[in-house]
Amino acid sequence: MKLTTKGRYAVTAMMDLALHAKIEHVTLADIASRQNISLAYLEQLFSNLRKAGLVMSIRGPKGGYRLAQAVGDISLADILLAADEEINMTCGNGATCSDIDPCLTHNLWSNLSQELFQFLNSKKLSDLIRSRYVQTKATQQDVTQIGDIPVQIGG
Amino acid sequence: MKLTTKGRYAVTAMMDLALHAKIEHVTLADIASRQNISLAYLEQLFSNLRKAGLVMSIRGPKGGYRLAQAVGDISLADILLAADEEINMTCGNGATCSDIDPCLTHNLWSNLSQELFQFLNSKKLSDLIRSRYVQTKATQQDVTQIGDIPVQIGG
DNA sequence: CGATTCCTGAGTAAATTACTCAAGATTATA
DNA sequence: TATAATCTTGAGTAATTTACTCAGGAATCG
Repeated sequence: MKLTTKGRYAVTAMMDLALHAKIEHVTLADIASRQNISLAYLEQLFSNLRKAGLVMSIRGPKGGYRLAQAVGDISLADILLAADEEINMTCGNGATCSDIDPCLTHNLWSNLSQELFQFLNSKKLSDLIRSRYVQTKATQQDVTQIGDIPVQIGG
Repeated sequence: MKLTTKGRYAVTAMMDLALHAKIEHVTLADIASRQNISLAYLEQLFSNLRKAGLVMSIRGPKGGYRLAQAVGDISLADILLAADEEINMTCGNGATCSDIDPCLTHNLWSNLSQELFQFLNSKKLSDLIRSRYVQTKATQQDVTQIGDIPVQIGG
């Protein structure tokens, strides 16, 4: 019932990307320094995010990543699933527990998983970056970076 | 975002206990055989469940466990927390991320944790054992056990 | 061409999980 | 009172997962 760093970092990185949507392509090096995540680890993560269709990439100088969908269309569930984070509580009995003869708790877990998914799916990236605090924090992170373009709030 | 077996087993065992509430004391050996969980593992689990005040125990022959609270008062959250299952998504930055200067996602995770807790806390043990299927399954598990008293449905 | 960036796969140390095992404490009952 | 049934506790451990790092390759800009 806890989140792995993979899932956490993925959400953080996606929020960073969303908060810098005005910049054409955000490099992983920028995200790494702003969010204090190792570059190599981000590379792994973004491989998954790209395969899931959440981000688009451009290689070479001036390259980087950008969101592949509108912030209102990307949900927490999308991000977590893309990052290999399972949103799935199972009875754990695997093959020995079929749908024909489910164990005592089989339906409980599958129902809960579904509810949890719906909950996480209702939280969109646009919601996550809406708060005043997040916006302020993002600009703080920008100014500490030399040569970075600050995000315009309420532009 | 997944459940450990500890949490799953704890819920299964608590459901088993609830489904056999008419029996004065249910032994771990019974639960182990009905739910196919190792006895030694159950012992560990019930140590936690007892410390959390969810079950009561009696030692010696004819001893065993019973619920320490009404089925309507015990929630999924109670059980999972007692079983060391964390219901807590944190930013993971620990000490470096204070409440005074929270990181970009700090509030996100603490808010989500709270919502998740409330969700799991709203699911009571009484809800979990209410379904027709669970009741049927429980009696099935009983008849395969020699000398076990079948649960009365709708009594 | 060379710097910059993404892209991929393999490798690994640390932590966690999912147990087992051994021994002790308590109590019913024969 | 002896014995068996049951809970109780703590230690130990193999397997798995996590959270990374590393090395090198591929695309693209200037």
